[in-house]
Amino acid sequence: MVEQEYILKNVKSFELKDIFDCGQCFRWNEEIDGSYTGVFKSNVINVQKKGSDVYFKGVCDNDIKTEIENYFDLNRDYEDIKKRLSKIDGNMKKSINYGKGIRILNQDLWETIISFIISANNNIPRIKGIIERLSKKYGKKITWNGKEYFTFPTAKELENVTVQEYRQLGLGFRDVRLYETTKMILNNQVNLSDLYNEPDTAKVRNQLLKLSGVGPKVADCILLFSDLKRFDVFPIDVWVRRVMNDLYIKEDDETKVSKRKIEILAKEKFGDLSGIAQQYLFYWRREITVNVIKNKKSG
DNA sequence: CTGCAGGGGTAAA
DNA sequence: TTTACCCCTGCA
Repeated sequence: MVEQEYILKNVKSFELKDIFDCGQCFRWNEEIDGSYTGVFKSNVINVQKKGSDVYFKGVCDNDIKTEIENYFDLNRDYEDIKKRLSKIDGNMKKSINYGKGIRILNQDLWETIISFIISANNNIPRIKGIIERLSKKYGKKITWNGKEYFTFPTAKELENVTVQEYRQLGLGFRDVRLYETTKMILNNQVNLSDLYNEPDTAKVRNQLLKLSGVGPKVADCILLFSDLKRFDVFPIDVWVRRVMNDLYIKEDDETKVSKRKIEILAKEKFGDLSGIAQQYLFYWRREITVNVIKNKKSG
């Protein structure tokens, strides 16, 4: 594997923090210089932004340009998407202005399924830790710049892993779900490659729901964040429920707002762009809260 | 120091 | 519709 480089000049809608902290991925980490390094497929890539140019370098099996264009969704016009969403209302405008550099990555389907099963009733630092340990133990090692990185293990690589071994990695009650889902995918009870050919998102969603540990929220995250790339979904977690209630529903107790109500509202407001609208809203609402807490601590 | 709530939900009752 | 679930962290 040879180190490769790729430079993107004059990019719009591309901010590292927005892309990597908006909650869609778990394997990118910030370096001291503000760049980010991550692993996807068998690539280890460092991304740095200088002005309006983005520098990618790292090790790739294939041509780095092809890999980057696909993974970072470079062929989609986010300026146009933002323009369309901004017209909806002031809330969308505000959240887009906050997360204007978001892009929805095209992540490997299998990896996205497993990652979001792990995410259930869990927090981000712990999710990231589990995924790193899983990759280190069962993935393939790639050395770059004197550091070791590990690919996300394939289904085949997890074939003989026991529930107990998962438990030792800190998966908690998710151990059985990972075990069962891996089996189901290896047995073709759910055929992943068929999902790409099914245009009806609802049908793909039903297939995903058959997997152990995949409920409505996780299914929607998989549809949106994997290379299935369906934007007509609206994953509802605590933050999305909160922001939708704050902005539109205004119920006293947000926990009492039904999912159904939020789904209908999202569909009529955002339609085919629901998924990306959800990302801007989620990121905005979550970041302002996290920043408030940070500021309290630092005085 | 101990106790407890809560975190990007799901599955079982 | 309600409840328990593993594990970790933050806070009373």
